[in-house]
Amino acid sequence: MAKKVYVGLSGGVDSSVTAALLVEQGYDVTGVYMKNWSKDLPGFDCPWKQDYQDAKRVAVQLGIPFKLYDFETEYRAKVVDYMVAEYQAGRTPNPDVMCNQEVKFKLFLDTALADGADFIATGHYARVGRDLGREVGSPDGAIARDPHYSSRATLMTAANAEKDQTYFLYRVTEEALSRSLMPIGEFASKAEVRAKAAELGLSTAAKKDSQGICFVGKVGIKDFLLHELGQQPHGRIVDQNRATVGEHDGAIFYTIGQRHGLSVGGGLPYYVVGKDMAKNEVSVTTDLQDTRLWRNQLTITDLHWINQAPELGKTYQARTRYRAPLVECQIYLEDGPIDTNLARATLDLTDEIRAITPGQSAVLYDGNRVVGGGIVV
RNA sequence: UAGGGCGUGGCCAAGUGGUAAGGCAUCAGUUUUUGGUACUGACAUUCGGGGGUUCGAAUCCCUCCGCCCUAG
Repeated sequence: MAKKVYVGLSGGVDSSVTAALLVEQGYDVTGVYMKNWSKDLPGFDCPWKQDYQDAKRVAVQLGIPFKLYDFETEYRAKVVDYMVAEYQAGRTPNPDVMCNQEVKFKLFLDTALADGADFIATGHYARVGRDLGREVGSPDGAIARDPHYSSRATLMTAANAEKDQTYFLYRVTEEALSRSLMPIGEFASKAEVRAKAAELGLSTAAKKDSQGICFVGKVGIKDFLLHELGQQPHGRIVDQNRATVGEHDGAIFYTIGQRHGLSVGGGLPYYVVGKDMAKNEVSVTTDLQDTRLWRNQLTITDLHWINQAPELGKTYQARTRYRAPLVECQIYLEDGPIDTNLARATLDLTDEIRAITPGQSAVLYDGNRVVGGGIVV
């Protein structure tokens, strides 16, 4: 009997092709639309109904069952509230990391398993490796014997390095990975994904790529925060010589490395290098070599390792922002055992990298394998 | 008030007789499942106001206005 897979159908091409591929491979596939957000905001109509229709249409085309999981309450609590609280604290959170950790690979996974699924699948550009244990995920079920978390799964980068999304997935657990399929990770390019969709006649073949979070992008994070938190106290913008060069409309709206949005002109561009939430001050610089903009060491907390903690002193590659280049690094303990979530760790980088930002994640790679990472302090 | 300097788009800033460089900001796109970065495009019929000289001025002259520095 074929293994049951619940595919998260977002209404986009990637998840559509994911479902199609699994059908081709002989799985017993069910499509699920996760309703995480449906609220309209000023000047923006949430596209969830359209996405839902697109997802359903694909399910019909593929001849698979289709379900709706309503996670709005949990998404609000785990992702949106977290995001807003982080911004209020002066940090720059990454909601998509939290969405994957809490919603897609926890809530969705658990709900699907409870529904009778053997696996879940998503349209992520990433790969799940099964090389550390018994193989799971073959359609006939012959290899995966233990129905629950039997295998040692690893998170591997996508074949298409340009589109790789493992940066958003490093907080997923090994158990969740062992129950996950990400066939899109094998594609060498987005064009091939679209070509496959077109070949199968999927209605989403030419649909434009969407944002990770529906209200960010169309509305913009600043407007969203204004909507959530209201107007913020204005404060000074101070340059590298401590001279006041302008006024900001709320320090929480700015992030390290940011250039636009300051409305301060004259000479060279200004980049944000720091925020003092107590003074409500935003520090900027026109000096691209400013030492506050470049660092070769950082501290991370809220550590999460997918399979096992990294080896101290070993050279890994690190990424501190999505799509940022990888930098070689070594990891050291700051205090406590490295494999606990309470510990902090220090990363020594071989090269200085720009705009290391509290709240963002530092993800460690060992070649193509994602080791894990933490939140920048 | 004398002596000197200055006033070019939101901000810097070229241009001193030949018909308004450039940068920043801003706006619009592109790239991007966060934020940001980067890239592309748009952006002064006009040079503090008024008058004059000239075929022609932001550039020369006169005058008014506003700044800055030095003079007790």
